[in-house]
Amino acid sequence: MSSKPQPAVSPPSVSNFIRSIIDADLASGKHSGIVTRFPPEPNGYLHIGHAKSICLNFGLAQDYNGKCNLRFDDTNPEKESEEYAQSIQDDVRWLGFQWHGEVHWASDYFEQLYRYAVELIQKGLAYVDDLTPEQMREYRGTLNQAGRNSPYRERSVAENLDLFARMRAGEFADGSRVLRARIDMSSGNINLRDPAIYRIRRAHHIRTGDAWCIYPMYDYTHCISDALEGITHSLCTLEFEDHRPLYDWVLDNVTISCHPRQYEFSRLELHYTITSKRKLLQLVNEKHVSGWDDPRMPTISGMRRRGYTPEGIREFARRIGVSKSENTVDMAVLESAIRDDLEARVPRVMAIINPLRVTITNFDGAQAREADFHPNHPEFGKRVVPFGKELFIEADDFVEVPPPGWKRLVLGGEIRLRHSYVMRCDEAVKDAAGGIVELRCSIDHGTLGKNPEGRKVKGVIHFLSREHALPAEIRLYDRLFTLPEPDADKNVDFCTHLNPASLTQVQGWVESCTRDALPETHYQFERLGYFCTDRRDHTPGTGLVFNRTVTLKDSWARQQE
RNA sequence: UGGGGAGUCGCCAAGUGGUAAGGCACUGGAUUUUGAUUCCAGCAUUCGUAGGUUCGAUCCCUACCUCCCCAGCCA
Repeated sequence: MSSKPQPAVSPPSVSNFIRSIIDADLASGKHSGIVTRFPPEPNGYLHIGHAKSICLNFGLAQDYNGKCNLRFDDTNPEKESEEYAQSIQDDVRWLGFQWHGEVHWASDYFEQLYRYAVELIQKGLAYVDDLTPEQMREYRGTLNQAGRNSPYRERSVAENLDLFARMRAGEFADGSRVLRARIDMSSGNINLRDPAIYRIRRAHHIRTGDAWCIYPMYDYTHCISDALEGITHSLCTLEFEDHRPLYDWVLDNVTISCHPRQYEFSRLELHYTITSKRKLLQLVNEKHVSGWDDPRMPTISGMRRRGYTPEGIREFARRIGVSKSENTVDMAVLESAIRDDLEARVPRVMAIINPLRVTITNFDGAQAREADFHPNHPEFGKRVVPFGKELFIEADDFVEVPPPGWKRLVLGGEIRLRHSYVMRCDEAVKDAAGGIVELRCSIDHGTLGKNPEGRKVKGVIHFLSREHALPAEIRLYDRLFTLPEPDADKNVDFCTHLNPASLTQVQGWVESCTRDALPETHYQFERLGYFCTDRRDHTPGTGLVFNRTVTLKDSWARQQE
């Protein structure tokens, strides 16, 4: 009797943490359907952490037949740009999601937000404060000490109304006054110590231009935007838990018919990389990377150029789940999700990254043989493997002194050339410096496409017929190298999961990724591009998914002619 | 020593009164023209700690410990 655990038939796209809340809301009749939203600020490109939020919000909407809005939280014009807003839309779509209706902007609500602020003032729940930022900080108190009321806290409604109108009219200098919610300066929750909800800032806004010189703050804007859009479940990250009372305070004190509920989940951290817009921006600004979409970046666009697929990223999001505990997910989970996706849908091709020339001493002419390149997925069909007197093999597949357990080529040893003959290495030709420049080998003519009795060899390596190999350009630092181009018709490439469609992009990634001595910052960035999934040895340095480590080495230059 | 959260296998993560799902990683073994893939098997007598309630507790109670977040006119 086997009682093996069976995998879930259709794994939920989000954890039960959020689902149970929704199920209860639906069951109790609180909601008849759900509406979520993905609310980025257009102040940078989306990264893997956002992918988690996107998959959560859009995934939930899909699973419950609800809706998910895309809303830009564009309340801080100084940091925002059209480029960012555009890239975010592109990335969300690329990930495979479509928001409901038009794109929403918090700035679309500026007028309503202003009127709600007036309402708060009229209710005596907001006031204009003249304190300087430094004074406000002093009055706010500390974590252990209650704050003190601002001397301007008792201004009359009429005066506040007048002042706020004049703030909007541009009568006051930037930063000279703010509108504050009048809550509780002694609250243990510092967010409730009369938070600023409007500041004066003469900055050009990407949507409203110069129409406004006062801008609402996040805490005040977000809840109202959610309510205006009829959001049922407003999901955000853990650091906003303290803000929830403020979220509710605003909606409770303003005349609005909808009161969405905010739920928090932990943000994603990944080993070996960073998910901080601030730091990613620094990498871009200081030109440590070629841009936000540099394939070493953990951005959606960077991963796209790296050959990652939307399906793989979504699978990753599904695997890591959603909870409230701090977590740092191992990069292996991401790589595994990508690999699993690629394995079943990407045709296999052969490529030699770091070529070592091989001359077959007992073979002349040319020959080609059909082979099934993807045994587990016959749907990819067969391809022709050319063979010739001169070959290229991966330099790393030959060593003079084999380490324990070595299965590949060694002087006097035999290996199987994948889809071709069993080959023996008879001689290693060296240059003056002692470097190996060529291997002289012989093949066993009786082993093409078969394993005669007792002729099974342990190692298998890939190769290219030099005559048939096509060069492709690849840039490493400032040097140009050639790489056999993946071309299904020509049969000249190989690596387990190379997606030919993304090779151009992959080249961009390989561009400056090596492990040479680099400044600390570079080293860190290089780890961003950490993606070579050899099972035994995670070696940064290549941009493709190999089943065996292949690194880019300067020695390659020698191989160039 | 204010307020808000979190602690289940190396990393994620279900379960929440009835005797610890799953994934990643790892370890064996089988198949294999790449050491991949695929397939089989193994991998928490234990759920931060200490008490208590209970026939029975990861789940309830009490105390304690550890970690994270908050003092932007950022989001």
